[in-house]
Amino acid sequence: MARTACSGALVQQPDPLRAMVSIRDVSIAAGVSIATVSRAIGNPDRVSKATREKVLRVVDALGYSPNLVARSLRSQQSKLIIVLVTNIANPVLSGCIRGIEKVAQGLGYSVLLGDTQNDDTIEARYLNLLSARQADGVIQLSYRQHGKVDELILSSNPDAAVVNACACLDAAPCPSVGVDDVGAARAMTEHLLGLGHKRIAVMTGPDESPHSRDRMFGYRLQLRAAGIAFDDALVIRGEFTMKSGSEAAAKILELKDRPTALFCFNDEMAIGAIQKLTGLGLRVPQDISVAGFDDIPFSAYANPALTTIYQPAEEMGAVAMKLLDQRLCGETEIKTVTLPTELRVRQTTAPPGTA
Amino acid sequence: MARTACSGALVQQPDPLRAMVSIRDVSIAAGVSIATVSRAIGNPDRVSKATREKVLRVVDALGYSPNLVARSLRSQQSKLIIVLVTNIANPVLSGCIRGIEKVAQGLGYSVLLGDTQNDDTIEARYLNLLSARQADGVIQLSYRQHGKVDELILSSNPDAAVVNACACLDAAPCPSVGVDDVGAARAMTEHLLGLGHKRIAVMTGPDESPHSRDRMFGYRLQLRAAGIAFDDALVIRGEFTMKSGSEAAAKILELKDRPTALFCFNDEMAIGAIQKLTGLGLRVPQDISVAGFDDIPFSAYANPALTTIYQPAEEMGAVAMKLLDQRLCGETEIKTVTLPTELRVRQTTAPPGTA
DNA sequence: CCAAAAGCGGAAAACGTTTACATAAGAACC
DNA sequence: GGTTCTTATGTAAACGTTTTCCGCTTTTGG
Repeated sequence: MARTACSGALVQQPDPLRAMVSIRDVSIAAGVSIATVSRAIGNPDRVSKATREKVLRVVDALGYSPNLVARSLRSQQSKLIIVLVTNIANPVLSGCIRGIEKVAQGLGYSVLLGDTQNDDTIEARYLNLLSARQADGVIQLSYRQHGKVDELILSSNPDAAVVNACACLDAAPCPSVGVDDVGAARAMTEHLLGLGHKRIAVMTGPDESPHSRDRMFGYRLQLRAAGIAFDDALVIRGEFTMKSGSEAAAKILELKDRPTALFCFNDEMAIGAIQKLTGLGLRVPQDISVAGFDDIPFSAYANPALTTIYQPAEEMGAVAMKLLDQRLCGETEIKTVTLPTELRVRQTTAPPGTA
Repeated sequence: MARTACSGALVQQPDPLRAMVSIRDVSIAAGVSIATVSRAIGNPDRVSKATREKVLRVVDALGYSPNLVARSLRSQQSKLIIVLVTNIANPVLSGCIRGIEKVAQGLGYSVLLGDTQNDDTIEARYLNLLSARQADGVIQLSYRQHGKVDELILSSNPDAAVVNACACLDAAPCPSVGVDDVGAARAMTEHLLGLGHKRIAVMTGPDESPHSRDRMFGYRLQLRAAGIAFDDALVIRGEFTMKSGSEAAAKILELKDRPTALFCFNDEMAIGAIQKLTGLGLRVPQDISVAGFDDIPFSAYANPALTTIYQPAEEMGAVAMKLLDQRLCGETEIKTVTLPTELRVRQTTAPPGTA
């Protein structure tokens, strides 16, 4: 198991001079009781103006700041919330986090960010903080494997405060916020069809990913609406990474009747694919159109600039945090919020045969 | 100040059925004292085998997990460390974080990630967790404005456990880890000079950034070593973002004697610059070479692939965490670790006049 | 001017652990 | 067979808050 810190030796904290100044020190210095100090800080209107000012002056002079651990223990809430992420570097997720932080701040929470790297052990370690009361709630931002953690938490503790963001909407047994993957994929497919493409390949993510599944569903739905038969050969499997996008794109050239467009289920894969296709001598979009999903910041600066679907990542995080706060305040209704996406047409898509 | 959670109403946590099972419940169920339960869990060799097993069985049966808040309060350490980041989305920083997490896990710490967004208020809020004993230490990953926070913490509490990573090496009043920005910049400049470039423009970051300053220093040093005079007109100011890189690059064309190479002090700016230069009709690298710094994952997939300096981000984080742990265990020596960088020549640099 | 209410502040009981100290029972020693 | 050393456990005191009772003033209303 976890190695003991500092080379296995059990070292006692020296903690020299400067002991922490406690509420007791303040109370003595101010000549009032501990309770009064506590009230002066936390319930200002429960003490007289004179006392309050006297206490606050001493607080300032002594540089006192309340021990939050003790406060947590007593008041049974830590004002800490955990955000579980599979990958911090994912731009959609980091946008989401930013939204969470903003709202959290206003509500007086601090956020504990856990990068799980899709590792169950790490995940469990963070969840343990929840049941150990070191955190009040969890926002689950798992991009793939959604639902696993939620279930894990909820099965062991049905009262746990969990909110799911960036996840598919149906499976969540808890409040959640997300986008309409199906609709967005339809919009993109419609865009490509509208340009005149008939053979549109798709690059999916892992099969377990609900995003992958929903976007695929939207693609097929729109294809059908246009009266075009779905062709299984046009489905390429990726991993939501640039590397996998690059590798998978090579398969495009092996297809007998080469598709004129490629719809990648995220931007990273699209970028990888474009690199490979360009390297193989195809021009984008003249020889083949490529579209992405997410609109990560880089996509606008790619060469050529990527046509994609924008997701309101930051807002998603903000809503998630609000839902969690409501949950923490006793709200029991399980709300589901869906935010709108936006098709952003840039330079990687064009009518077929523009050469 | 911070709005009270849940629309200002002070709602009491309902916390219905299923009260948390405490150590007392376990002790009763196991027929031993609280102390024994505590020991069975924390100091297994202080109790007899029989009792230990009996206790652990009950722990399992009751699903008990120790309240970490109480433990923190008593033992004066939270096993939580805070990582302060100016921007989660920065690939170098997120790599660093990954390294931190890996080491932290092995040492039994959880990491609390704070995205400060360069906002002093947010920064202060996280630092408050430190002085409020809700966290044991801080790793400061500030990419720009380095040193500010360190000083802030240390001035109010000289004993605070702070480690600085990704920062310049000289200014830190605390243990730190980083790379040799000067040497790396020299290496890149040498590479460009070696290709035959005489007029090499640089795109810097903000003046306050120590990285910016050090890389500039390395550039000038190597220039002088090659007997080339430094030309102030070739210095373009950026903001370490793609947007600023794109905007600043336009100035290149306004220079009378156009430089044949552009050394950007990070990859994002290089990518922005390339987009702009290409858009303006210049070919990279035939008409102008462009180099970056950092080697973010995208750089290898850019079109053309970016020549840059690789930084061992993950290792940097790992070392930082180790330093912090040592500090937490009483080590007082202020160590400074410098990790090696690596020049990665790809497609955006070539001899001048290759056209 | 008196009863009731309101305002203010103190004492002390939690919150759930860890751990120093005490106790008791064997084991080991001469 | 007493003394001393271990070993195993229990008792109770922290850790630093918040908050529930109270009691003491002061105001208010009649």
